[in-house]
Amino acid sequence: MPPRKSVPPATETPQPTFTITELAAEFDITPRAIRFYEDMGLLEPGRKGRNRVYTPRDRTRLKLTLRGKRLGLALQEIKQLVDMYDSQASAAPQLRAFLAILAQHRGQLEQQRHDIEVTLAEIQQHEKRCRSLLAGQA
Amino acid sequence: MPPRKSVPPATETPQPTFTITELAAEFDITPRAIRFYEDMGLLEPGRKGRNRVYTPRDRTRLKLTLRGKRLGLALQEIKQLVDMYDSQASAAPQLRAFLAILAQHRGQLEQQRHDIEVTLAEIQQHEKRCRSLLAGQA
DNA sequence: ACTTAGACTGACGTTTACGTCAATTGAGTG
DNA sequence: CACTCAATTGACGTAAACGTCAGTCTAAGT
Repeated sequence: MPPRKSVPPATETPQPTFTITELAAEFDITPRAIRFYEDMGLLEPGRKGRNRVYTPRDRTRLKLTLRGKRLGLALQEIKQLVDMYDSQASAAPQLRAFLAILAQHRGQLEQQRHDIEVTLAEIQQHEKRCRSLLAGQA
Repeated sequence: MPPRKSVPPATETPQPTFTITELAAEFDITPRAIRFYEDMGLLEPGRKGRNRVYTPRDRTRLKLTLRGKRLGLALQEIKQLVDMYDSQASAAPQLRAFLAILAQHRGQLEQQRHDIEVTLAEIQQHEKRCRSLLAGQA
């Protein structure tokens, strides 16, 4: 066999794990919230005895969840998206369903992006006005 | 008198008014929601007898409210913004307070805009994958 | 062995943003 | 004037997303 070290058996990359308090600290949320997301089906941590053990995959799903929240999505909607993200579906009806959901979210996000542009423009107008008024008082 | 109809005395531009059901229909929400926004201090319609009468200003505030909602803002936050929009404050402390609020919202919106860009990019990746999988089955 | 200190499990409380229902009421209409 | 019909006003109900106990458990020090 040629000296190939670069690709280890691949069957055992030692995945790092996280505790609930670690993740809570990292993302500045409470353990309660994380457990709630689990109840909603967004996370499925393993168990070491009684305690939860989170994989990098869980961590990613949590990150995606929080991003979805910042966008104002409901946890159910977030679950739709996140579930698709790591699904390996290949059946045509499934794929079409995915495309429908994706299109729906894309439409919503594009609407939001537009709303944001408009609002940011308005905010900058107001900031300008406030600053010139302040300057006039000096 | 010369035949000038286009510019009436300007002191009395007959503001159009709206009923609650008209606005509800226009923005596809319920009258209940509109009354709720009033309770939250977002609208202050006049009254014709018992019934509410909405001015164009109310209509604008309602539109801004709904835009805020699409961005995931709470009604309280929306009120902060909308109140500034038609406030004519000129005192320095007020203006500084406005600037602080504006900066806070701007930061939040810029974060959201970034989240949206990233999410849209991901969605397009998934759409691409789904479509190529579907094409491979034909 | 005793005591903490965390994590866990219900279970109930809370806030936001309305929905829903019942009882009035005022404004038109035949 | 009786009747309808839409708008109003409480008042209570609800779903989402956690917060906040209270009581348990358990692995870790001392």
